[in-house]
Amino acid sequence: MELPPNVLSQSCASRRYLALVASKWSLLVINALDDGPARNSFLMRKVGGISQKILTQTLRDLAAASLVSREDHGTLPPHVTYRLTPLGQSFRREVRSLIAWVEGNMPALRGAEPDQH
Amino acid sequence: MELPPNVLSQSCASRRYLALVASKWSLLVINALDDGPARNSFLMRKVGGISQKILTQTLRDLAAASLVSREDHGTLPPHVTYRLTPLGQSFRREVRSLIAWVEGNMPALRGAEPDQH
DNA sequence: AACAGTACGCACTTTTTGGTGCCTATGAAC
DNA sequence: GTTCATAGGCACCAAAAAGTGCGTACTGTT
Repeated sequence: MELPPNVLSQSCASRRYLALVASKWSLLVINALDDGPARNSFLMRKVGGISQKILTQTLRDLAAASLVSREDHGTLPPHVTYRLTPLGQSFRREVRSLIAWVEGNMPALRGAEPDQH
Repeated sequence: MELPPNVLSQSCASRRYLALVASKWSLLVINALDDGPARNSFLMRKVGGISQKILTQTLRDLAAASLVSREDHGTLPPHVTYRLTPLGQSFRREVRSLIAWVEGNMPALRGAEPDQH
């Protein structure tokens, strides 16, 4: 008896994955990993405004969801690279599409500034 | 001299729109508006776990970005309906695709539970 | 020998987000 | 005539997310 996943249901696990996967920073990090494996410091420079802490946390969460893989070369000074897994590459297509939509619809979205709460 | 929008740049306005549009609640509300115009109380029931306050706020933000339109019939007791604008319907396609991806990849995402911070 | 770069972990503070209860004004049902 | 439903607004509080600064252990550069 398998219920189909349904994000509108509070108890469905898909809800948590959606939140993880569609968070602001996750989207940006996945987008930044487009061009292949990257190191922490490179991603820091590429994703404007992200902090070290958030970057690490985001990468860790994405790795836990099998969207990125972490390779620690075990050297000192540390050398660690991150790359999209095949699952991550599949998701990247969604991300690209979403971001392209936003970037492409800027004129339509503009004009009504989002409220500051 | 128009720079193309680039979400990876901290100062680009597209960043703010991405955050608005890809927030957890926005995605769910847009998804819930799939079937046409809906009233507040209907959306409350449909989107499991959303509070009155967040629903109102989300709808207000989406309306400010021209993704949904708010129609107040001005009667008492109040009767207000929300519907996707054409822009919102265009975006809904992205949302559907994203949600379908998450729901369809649950097995792959499962297994590594996202960390609780 | 002093210093920057590397990829974090940890503790602390600030900011943002979300939850709760109470209020409105009216008509309709009981 | 009391109660309910309607679509919120508003104030207050709790919880979650994010920012900041410090430390680490070593290497290569100056």
